Amino acid sequence: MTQIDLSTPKLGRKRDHSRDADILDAALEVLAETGYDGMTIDMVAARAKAGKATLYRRWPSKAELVIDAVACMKKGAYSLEDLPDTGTLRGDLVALIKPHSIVDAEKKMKVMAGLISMLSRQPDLADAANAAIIEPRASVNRVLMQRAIDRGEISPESDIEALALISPSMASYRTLILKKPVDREFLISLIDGVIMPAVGLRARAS
Amino acid sequence: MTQIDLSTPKLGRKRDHSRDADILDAALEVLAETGYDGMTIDMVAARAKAGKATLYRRWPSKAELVIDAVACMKKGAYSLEDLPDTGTLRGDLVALIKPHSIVDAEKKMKVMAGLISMLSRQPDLADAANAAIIEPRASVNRVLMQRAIDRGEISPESDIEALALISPSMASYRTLILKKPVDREFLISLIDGVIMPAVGLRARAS
DNA sequence: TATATACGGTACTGAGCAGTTTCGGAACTT
DNA sequence: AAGTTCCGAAACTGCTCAGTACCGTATATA
Repeated sequence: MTQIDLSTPKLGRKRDHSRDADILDAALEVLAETGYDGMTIDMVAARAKAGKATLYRRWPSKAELVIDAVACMKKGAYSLEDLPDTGTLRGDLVALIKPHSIVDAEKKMKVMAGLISMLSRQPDLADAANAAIIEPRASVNRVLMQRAIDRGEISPESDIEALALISPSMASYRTLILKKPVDREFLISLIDGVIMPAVGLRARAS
Repeated sequence: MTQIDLSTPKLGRKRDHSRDADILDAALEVLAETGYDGMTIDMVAARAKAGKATLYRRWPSKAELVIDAVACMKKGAYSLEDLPDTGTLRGDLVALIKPHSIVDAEKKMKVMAGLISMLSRQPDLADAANAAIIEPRASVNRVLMQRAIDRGEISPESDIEALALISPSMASYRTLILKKPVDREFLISLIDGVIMPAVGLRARAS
């Protein structure tokens, strides 16, 4: 998005943009492991098996590289089309809990942890992080709950906006601050102990 | 807690420990404004109108100073004795929302934001931060909900443990990631849109 | 083939900062 | 008063790191 591209590269060797993804992935890894301030350009270059100069040929600064890396995380999120549709809200919510999605969410949360300190200094990064990490999950919850309203399973008065944010925010709190794992058990207890009661359903309603 | 104090200071000028609080407060301010990595000892010393050497005479390192500063935040928290007792759960929860407590919580959250990146490197800091910032509020919620169960207002099956964490975690999510204010309106909507429905009460109850 | 550009690698520059030292003065003990 | 320790201020040391410059090599155009 914020790549360097100042005019007329006609002659000579062309930039190998297929490496961009490797570099951005390496940046995300280092970001998750050390945080923004602990992350160095040399670490990222080494991880991507690239030269430091190569990174600076493509991004003007460390900050821009990180912003691009975070924005790129957005890909691979849930597509709103192929969501589970089990017929019940609880069934849908539980169906979202898959080993793959747990690991993916954990990775994203570690990236988020590394970004927090930057968010107040770079407001656009806050937007990018929210759009890439939190919003996709909240959005899925909103859709599933709206479906439940449409089919008459839960009250249309339910505060979808607030309820959709519960699992992302509880998960981020648990990862960022408590440093405890967000596992299947925790997510189920959230569904049965908070979400289901809040929409007026009992847990056993499959 | 981790202060320097190696033996036998008998003669000469005595260390003025009344300044400790000023220095720790200054550290918290800088921490909230710039985050751990952006914070420098010189900033803290200047803010506290103290010499840098004075800080190093009292704490062995920047990390120890911060740990002490965070631990000191714990004071000033709610005492579990003088909690509101309005007779209804909603009344109690709403009574907790006072201008003072909002400002106080906001300040603490900004400190937390500055600490996040450190928490994985310093596990004891994670405990201190949780004990000083999150736990006091969660603890209050637990007590109020337990009272509601005891007086038969809500079901004893309510998942107090999870519900007590909702407002702290939603507030931290909102501050740390969304960068939106945690104001009275938001807290009320949390009570009426999530907590009350989840314990089986309607919002208008008191 | 000649020219131009990207590549990985390494060395360099300049700034910022944790932590130390030094100093003149102030405060306490005897 | 003499001796001791603390104080704030400022200079200093050593290291890390963002960003730049340069190298020999690889790959593209003409």
